[in-house]
Amino acid sequence: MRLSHALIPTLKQTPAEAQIASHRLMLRAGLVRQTAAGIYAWLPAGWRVLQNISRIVREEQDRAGAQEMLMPTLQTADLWRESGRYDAYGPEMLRIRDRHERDLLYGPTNEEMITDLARSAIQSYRELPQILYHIQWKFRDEVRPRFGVMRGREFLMKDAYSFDVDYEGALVSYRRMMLAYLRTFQRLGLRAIPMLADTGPIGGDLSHEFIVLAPTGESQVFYDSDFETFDFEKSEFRYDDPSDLERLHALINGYYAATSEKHDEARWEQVPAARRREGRGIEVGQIFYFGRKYSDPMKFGVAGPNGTMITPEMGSYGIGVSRLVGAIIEASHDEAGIIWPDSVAPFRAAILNLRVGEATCDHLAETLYAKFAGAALLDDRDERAGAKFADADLMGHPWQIIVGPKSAAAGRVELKRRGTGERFDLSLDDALARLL
RNA sequence: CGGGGCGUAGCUCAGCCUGGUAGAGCACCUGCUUUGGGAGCAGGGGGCCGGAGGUUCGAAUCCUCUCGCCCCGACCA
Repeated sequence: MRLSHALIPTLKQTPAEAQIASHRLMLRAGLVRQTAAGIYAWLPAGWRVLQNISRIVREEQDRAGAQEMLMPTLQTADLWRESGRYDAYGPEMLRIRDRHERDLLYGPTNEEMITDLARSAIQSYRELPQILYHIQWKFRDEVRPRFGVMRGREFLMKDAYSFDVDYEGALVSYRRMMLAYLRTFQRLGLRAIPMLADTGPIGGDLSHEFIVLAPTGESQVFYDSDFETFDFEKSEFRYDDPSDLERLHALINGYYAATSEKHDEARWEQVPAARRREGRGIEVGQIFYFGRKYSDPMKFGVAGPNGTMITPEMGSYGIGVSRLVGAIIEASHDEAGIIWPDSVAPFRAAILNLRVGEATCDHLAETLYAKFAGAALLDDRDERAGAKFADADLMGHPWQIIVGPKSAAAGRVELKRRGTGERFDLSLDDALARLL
């Protein structure tokens, strides 16, 4: 993308409404614009980030054996009356009436709909287990939206739902998602710690929430510092081995980690003092086992092996995809701007042509740009060097490739690593070899 | 939902108390100079002062109503 023709409206000054770092930086870096309270438009660079996160989430869900699908944003009220949640959910649910006076709602979550789909399509225990997911916009009419996309009313969520014939199976599904989540957050460059959680309005008795550590987080958290050392991406845990998954679950539950609501002072005291960590955190995902909470009232039964009906055991598993954008920035920024992890950055590199119009610089910058095939942002604006450096730092590209008149004459460029500030003076070929 | 605050140019804000030709900085456009950390000079464009009523000869300014947004608290992917 060429910055001279891209809609990436960076701001020098911070808009008055933004209080926390991620919100300020998302607006200043031109990722989003607010269109109403808690509702945001994703501009080109922000949309690329959202897609990168979605891609990683999708890859890990698929690896765990979940199947992607897509459910509608609008749902009929009747479905929710069946589960009893139409009245229970309260004013957070956006209720809509169509021209025929039928009650609809903009989905805040999809347990009812997926259960309805499952009961009409699944007839036999042989078709289980199933894990289905989609990445879809949700709406929850929060009383007080704030913190930009971290606490918006409309948000993008990955929600998965599992169906199993019995509790043992449901536990396996639950643990599969646990492993998928640990891997996903790690790939996103985050340290997300699973903590035992309340099950809330969704119900059930087995739940973990995944908390990213950040000073501006909404929850107070306590955890064992050993969580900081686990590497789940390279771990030997296998999805298709229930005993591996059981070991993982035991490992996670074996170390102390809790939000203030679930904090247990007695257990906390048993953690060696040197390993006790306290801080603030942002919830970026939660997994639930809730048994037959929906399959029962919605009469979802499948034929069992001996011909009698079985009511499937269910779980649901959410990741706040759009919230993650804010959470990642909260966890990774400095005075100058965002520091994107490589995996989610809107552009792998920014090519800063410091002297647009000068033949050697232009040629070098264009040559580099072509090699990246769309993965790089070319700053070809007629701006001074300082403005380009400032914007590149603000936007947080993992790498800056600086094409200046001095080095360009010698066919060399300067590479700057945003996260560390390291600089490398390299030939064009060496620079490309390093980044591609 | 309780409490507080703010709506004036794309952004940050002044002007309002004490009514009288709508402002500044940044951004934008033109030109010249400049060119490795948000340049300088000159010229220029851009506003139904959130909206509706009212008071007044006259309203950004005073009054009433309304809409929107933000912050603190109680609640949440």
